[in-house]
Amino acid sequence: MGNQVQESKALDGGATFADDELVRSGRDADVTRRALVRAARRRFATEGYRATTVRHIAADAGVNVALISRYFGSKEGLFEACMNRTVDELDPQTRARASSVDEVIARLLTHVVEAPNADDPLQLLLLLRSSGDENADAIRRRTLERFTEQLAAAAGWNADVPASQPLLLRAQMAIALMLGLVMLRTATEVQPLASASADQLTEPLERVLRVLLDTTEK
Amino acid sequence: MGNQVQESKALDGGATFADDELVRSGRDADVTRRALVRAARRRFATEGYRATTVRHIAADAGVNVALISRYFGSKEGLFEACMNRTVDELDPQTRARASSVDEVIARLLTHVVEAPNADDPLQLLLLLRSSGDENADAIRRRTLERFTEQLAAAAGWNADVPASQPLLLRAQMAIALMLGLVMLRTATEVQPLASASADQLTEPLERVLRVLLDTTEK
DNA sequence: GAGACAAGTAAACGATCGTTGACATAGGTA
DNA sequence: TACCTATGTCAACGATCGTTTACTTGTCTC
Repeated sequence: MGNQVQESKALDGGATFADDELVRSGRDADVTRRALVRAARRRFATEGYRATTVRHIAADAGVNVALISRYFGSKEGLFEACMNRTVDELDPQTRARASSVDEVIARLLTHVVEAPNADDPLQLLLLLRSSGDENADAIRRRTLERFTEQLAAAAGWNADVPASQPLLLRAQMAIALMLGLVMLRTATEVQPLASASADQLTEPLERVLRVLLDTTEK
Repeated sequence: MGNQVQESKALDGGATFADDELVRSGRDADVTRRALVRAARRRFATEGYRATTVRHIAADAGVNVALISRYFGSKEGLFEACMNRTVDELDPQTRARASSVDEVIARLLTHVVEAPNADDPLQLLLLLRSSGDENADAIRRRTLERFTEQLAAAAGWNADVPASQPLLLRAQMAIALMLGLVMLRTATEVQPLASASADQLTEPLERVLRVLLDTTEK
């Protein structure tokens, strides 16, 4: 057989992310742009960069495919916009100087395990899923490194050296732990981790993260 | 612009996995099959299922594309063969009983950071990447849960309760850390983690893993 | 209300994907 | 030697991808 499935049929295949809120009532380019980024982030996070098609994204957002090229230049540009928005939302929380390592850790845990917003963990997945696309991966890599520096800076608030390489490494280990955790919980859905409550996770995670990030601890 | 890049040119784009060893001298279907699985595993692990093309795999293995359909039915069939082989190779090592937590940790570190065989970490990536295929993901999930139980049993060798759920959770956190680490090091290639030496990683990782797995420690 | 410009759509293009059927060739068998 | 089957190659097919061009439609200003 060939690649089958008519192009028209392909769009209703799989769960169609109906973009409930953020209805585009009138003609507003900004609203449309946000709707596209919103739809794209969910697709990219859950299905990966290469597997998501611009036609799916446009259908989720309820607009024509051509608008992606018009507003973001290309699929790659839309992906970069998604990453930038994720960083922007992650930034104020990591940038805000913490008064203690405990506060940094608490902030991380809030994002990953408590997850007040259901889309929060998906944003992290966006940082982990490699695409196979060379430029998209470069964007991802650069974003992760920026995130690392901010986390290390926040953790080393009381360290004498501002950003030693061992600290950067430990910060990235913390990130690796959190990313792997989200991956196993939401994508692979391995048990009992996937259905574990936040209470069960916070205590051991706190201890581990303190070992990695606390520069004062022996 | 369009999708650019001539089809003939595309094949030498990116790092071409020259399949050094396992040269197919004569005409041997078994040897060819193994060469294909070998090349496919590296591509699938580093670039993901969707981003890997059968033409790349065939080029890596040094054979014609048509043989993939002939020997494995389809790209999906080849992926399933890769998974089966990975499970077969991972099983005996996790099944072997460890005598102490330190030994378990040492074993984990050997697999992930020291990596005597360059393909070892890539096998782990195969367990993490979702394919979109329902059956493949089920196999993946079941394998991870089995791996968790064996790791928890090995870690709790001196604990009074054999396999408490908190221990299972901590074991899966350890797995999450290792998988995230391999992901960031080999797929995303984020710095400085990707180019860090084994020496730089073992010390902090040992401490973290002991916190997670050592049931005697306070 | 008429025009103008932005916002959105429809249809198509070229490229690449996975797959296939017809053909070539090596190596063992009669 | 002549043949025959397993093994491998080649060229093409249909589908789908991201992108672009030409067009339509809404909305605001004068």
